[in-house]
Amino acid sequence: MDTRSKDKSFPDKTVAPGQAKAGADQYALSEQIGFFLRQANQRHVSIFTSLMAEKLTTTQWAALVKLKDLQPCSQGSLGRETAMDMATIKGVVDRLAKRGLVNTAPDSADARRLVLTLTEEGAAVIERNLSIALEISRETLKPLTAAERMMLMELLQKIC
Amino acid sequence: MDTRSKDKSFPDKTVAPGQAKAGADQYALSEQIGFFLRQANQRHVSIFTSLMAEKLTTTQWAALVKLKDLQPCSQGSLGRETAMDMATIKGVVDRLAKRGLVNTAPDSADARRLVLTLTEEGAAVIERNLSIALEISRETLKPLTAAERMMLMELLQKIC
DNA sequence: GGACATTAATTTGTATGCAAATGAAATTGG
DNA sequence: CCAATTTCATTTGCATACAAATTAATGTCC
Repeated sequence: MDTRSKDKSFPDKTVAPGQAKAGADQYALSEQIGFFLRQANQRHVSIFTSLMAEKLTTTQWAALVKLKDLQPCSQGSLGRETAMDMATIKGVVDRLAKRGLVNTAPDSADARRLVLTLTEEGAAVIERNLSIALEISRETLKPLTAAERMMLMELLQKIC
Repeated sequence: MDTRSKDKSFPDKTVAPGQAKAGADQYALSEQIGFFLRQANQRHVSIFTSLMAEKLTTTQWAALVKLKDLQPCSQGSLGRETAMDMATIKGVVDRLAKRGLVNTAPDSADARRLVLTLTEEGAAVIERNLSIALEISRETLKPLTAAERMMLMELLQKIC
């Protein structure tokens, strides 16, 4: 019985083993970590979008939830805590502010800083959607056993 | 010995266990799978950008490599194979075509279809950067042992 | 063959995500 | 105290990513 059924079979053009240069034989897109990461993230965002009732994106939700813990805090530190650069967090905060979920005000002690706080409605939005957010995480990890879920989280943390 | 050392400790406001509604105590952003996935993907893209010499993005590279296997193929099927929707793959292909890496032509058998092929330069770009692409995957997985790498790939595949 | 549904591609609009350049304010070193 | 540096925020430009609407061509069913 051939135990190599999952091997890539023999390449069309044989390459001398010692001097084999990186050939297409050795690179399958669907075996690369980057391709998996992009797809897994896409699936999660898709689940998030379909389950989150109010028109919130993953990053908007992240910013809201983190702001609840950190407030009052500057735009920059909220960005760092939510893994968004300054340009990205600015756009997210602007849209949340326009919807009345976040308050922005200049810092009286440091005129460069923009101080952010949750509005009442912002806090209410978090409260209303917390159980949905938990459901989204559960649904994303549904294909895995409890042990696998823990393992995946640990492995992802190591490569972050 | 307390085996619950990783528990979230006692919440500030005690909630009756039976009727506990989803509270902020139970939801830490930095414990959610979506946050990890977004960050891990960001780190990979960052590694890709810094190591890939020619001005190629992760999705452009994915489209090129997959097209080499599939060519000639329609824009839609290339999109499906690289996990990009029609709007996204169109933008990617347009930019690759403008750079002369991909050829586009209407399908003589089905006038709706756009048939894609690699140009000579497109094939050369793949050849020139294959070893870098492998290096990028290695670098992304560097914090993990060989066993952990395999495990991570399997777990990600399960949730894709 | 012709109404109807389906498929492929395009277009528009919104939202990340990041690099790079700019401006303004605070900090630091001499 | 002043020049150089650093920090915080903004702006611009480019590139995914996806929903929704549109157009054109193909397929299907009666």
